[in-house]
Amino acid sequence: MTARRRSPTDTEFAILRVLWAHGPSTVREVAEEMGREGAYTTVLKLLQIMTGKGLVRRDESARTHVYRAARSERATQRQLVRELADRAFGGSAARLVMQALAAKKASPEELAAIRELLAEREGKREGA
Amino acid sequence: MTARRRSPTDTEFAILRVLWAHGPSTVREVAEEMGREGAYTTVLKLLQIMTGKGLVRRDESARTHVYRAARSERATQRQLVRELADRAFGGSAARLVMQALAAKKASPEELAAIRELLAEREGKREGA
DNA sequence: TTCGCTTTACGAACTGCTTCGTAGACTGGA
DNA sequence: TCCAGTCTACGAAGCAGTTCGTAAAGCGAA
Repeated sequence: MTARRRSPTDTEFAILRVLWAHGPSTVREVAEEMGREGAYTTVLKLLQIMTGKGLVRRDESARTHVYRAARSERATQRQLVRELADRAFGGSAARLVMQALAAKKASPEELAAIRELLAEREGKREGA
Repeated sequence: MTARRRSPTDTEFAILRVLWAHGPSTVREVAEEMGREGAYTTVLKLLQIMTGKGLVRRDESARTHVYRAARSERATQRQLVRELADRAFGGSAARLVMQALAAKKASPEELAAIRELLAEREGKREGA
């Protein structure tokens, strides 16, 4: 019964972004941060479902529950990248990287950072 | 009325992969290639819906229709990369690239290819 | 023509996601 | 205590994606 890991949906992801940026939050805080104060119960329902899915954890010690993301932003990003690589690039992260470089412009600083990371990787691999 | 471009679903993507790999194909060919010969009408239905969405084009000149992908694999890959960058990396392809390099191993050849592309990019930017 | 096979077309059923209305519980203040 | 406000919980409704049963049309062989 390998409960297969589905990526968070768009809405779920929007909530996760709030939690990552603001840390543990109440339903009201999340709703306000999303600019959806009118949809309080919708956000609540989402958070309840996400709790069931293990996407967020809930602190119920106070009457007003406090939610936090179950996985770090970085870990989630990596999962998404891996999924995209598998789905659209035959599992090759390198091909994904090349398309990414072609698809969006990066600043010189960013390019330099990438190059540095790359050099580090190659160094490790072919380490004297 | 900016009909917003939703990414193809998983199943749609599986069909597109067949069409990209094999070129224009009939329903039967697609179904066989997917190893789902038993689900002929399902594949047919998917292709019909995808035709409606503009994901594939249909040649109806013969009784047995022939389908082909409406967009190239490359263009689709770029769209997906852009979406992921926007959704999970604040629009920064560079950050996506760095996570990709961290998330999956690349062969030395691939790393070299990336480095080459990178050098070319930087060269263009700071062209002597 | 008639039969059997293939193909397209259509619609019903099921699932998962999202939204929202409403009910019930708790809290603090008058 | 009683009331107003806040919170959680639950369920129904709507929609999109997926699967499949079945009907209808075309084609070729006997």
